[in-house]
Amino acid sequence: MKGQVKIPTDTIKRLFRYYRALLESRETKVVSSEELAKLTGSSAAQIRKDLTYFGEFGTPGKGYNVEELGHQIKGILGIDREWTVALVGIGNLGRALVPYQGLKSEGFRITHLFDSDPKKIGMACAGLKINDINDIKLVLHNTGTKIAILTVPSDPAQQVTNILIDAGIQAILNFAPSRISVPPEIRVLNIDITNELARLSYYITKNINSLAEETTEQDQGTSGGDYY
Amino acid sequence: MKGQVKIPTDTIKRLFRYYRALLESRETKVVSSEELAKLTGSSAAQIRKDLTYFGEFGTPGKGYNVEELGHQIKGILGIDREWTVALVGIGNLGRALVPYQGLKSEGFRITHLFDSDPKKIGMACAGLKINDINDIKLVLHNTGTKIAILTVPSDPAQQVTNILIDAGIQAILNFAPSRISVPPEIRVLNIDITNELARLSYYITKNINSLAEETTEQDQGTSGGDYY
DNA sequence: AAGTGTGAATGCTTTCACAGCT
DNA sequence: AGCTGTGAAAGCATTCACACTT
Repeated sequence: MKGQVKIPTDTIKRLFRYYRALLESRETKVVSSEELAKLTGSSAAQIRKDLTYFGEFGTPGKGYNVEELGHQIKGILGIDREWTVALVGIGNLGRALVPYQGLKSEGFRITHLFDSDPKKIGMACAGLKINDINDIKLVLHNTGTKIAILTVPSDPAQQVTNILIDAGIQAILNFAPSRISVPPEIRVLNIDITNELARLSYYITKNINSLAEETTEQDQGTSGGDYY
Repeated sequence: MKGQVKIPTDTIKRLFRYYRALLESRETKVVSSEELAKLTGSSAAQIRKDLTYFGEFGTPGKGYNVEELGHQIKGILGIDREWTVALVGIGNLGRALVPYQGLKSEGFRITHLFDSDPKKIGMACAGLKINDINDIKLVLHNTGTKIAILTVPSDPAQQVTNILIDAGIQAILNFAPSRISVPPEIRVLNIDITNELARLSYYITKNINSLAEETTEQDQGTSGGDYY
């Protein structure tokens, strides 16, 4: 049926941006690809192409029904349901994510906390009990939790990953600045803050150097978190 | 001199990963592109190609000198110096980043905190005073701070961005889940946690659907944070 | 008229494969 | 013999431009 043509990774990244723009456009009934382009920073052609990977959602001469397209994208991304999320590693960053509203509002609810530090295990964070990482299989049993956010230090990241996979986790959002290896059916996306700062450093540095030579064009590329 | 050929965005993203792998390989003197490939998940050809955008760092028949290549990449990325970083928006996430060691160890030092909440202004966070965002021009004056991390909510993100630019900030790492528009000489990278979770949701959902049809291949693409 | 859907063309990026250096 | 550096080829993604629909 659908899955014949290969869908570009970047299309998926943009889909959620389109969705956000649609939420902002809810006071109007219909949007054109041109209008969506302005709101999202993509091109109109890009948006139409991206959408046709999944179906025909527009009306020629009119545009896209805001409500309907939003509904469709939710379905495509699988965010038309609530996902429970396990958060592993209750350090500074982990604690900051627990109460993060941006996740809840799109249906990602952090429901289980894990750590390996005996001092933390048993304590509560934002109303949730911190469990022993070694009990994860037991705790997640029958909860249907498939997504984990990994906010542990680099060193134990791989070992913890193995435990997660054993517990049935299928997708990991990894904040640790190290590669974790997983079997091919497990999805990993990495958020590497230091890497992003290094890229900013590069671009600033390059600008300084190139100003001395000539005016180098700024590239306005788009890309996103990485699979390993 | 250098800036003739267009350098792929993804090359820059990988550069920092190579650098990390080199740090891990410091007990050995020389690495081949093949070995680096294994450590970073890229291909050997990719690594060689990426590096030749910037020079010839290897010795045919031998490989790359670990120490030397690490030094070169630091220079390319501009991380052979210390960057001072302004952190704007001292909420949960902001507070979590202040003490983050991963930044400090690569030379990114958060030196100035800003918020707009009168209750927070004047207080301290991890030993740093929280300043009024409206004083930013004054506070950053002559500090040479060019990078800002933006951890404010969506609504004020654009307005705060304008203030940052006025204060001379040249690069922004934006955690707010909204597009911020900036003049072309300003660099923005976005980290959008909810978007990443949505992508994980998509891949899990797709796997479930495609298992019913046929075994769809897993794509192992690589990409990273986005410019808008 | 206005705006979608889409093959074809263009433009990038990655991979291949091998000449050439050590 | 081993491994880099690199043109050429292959593989992807984006943009164009227009037929077609409302």
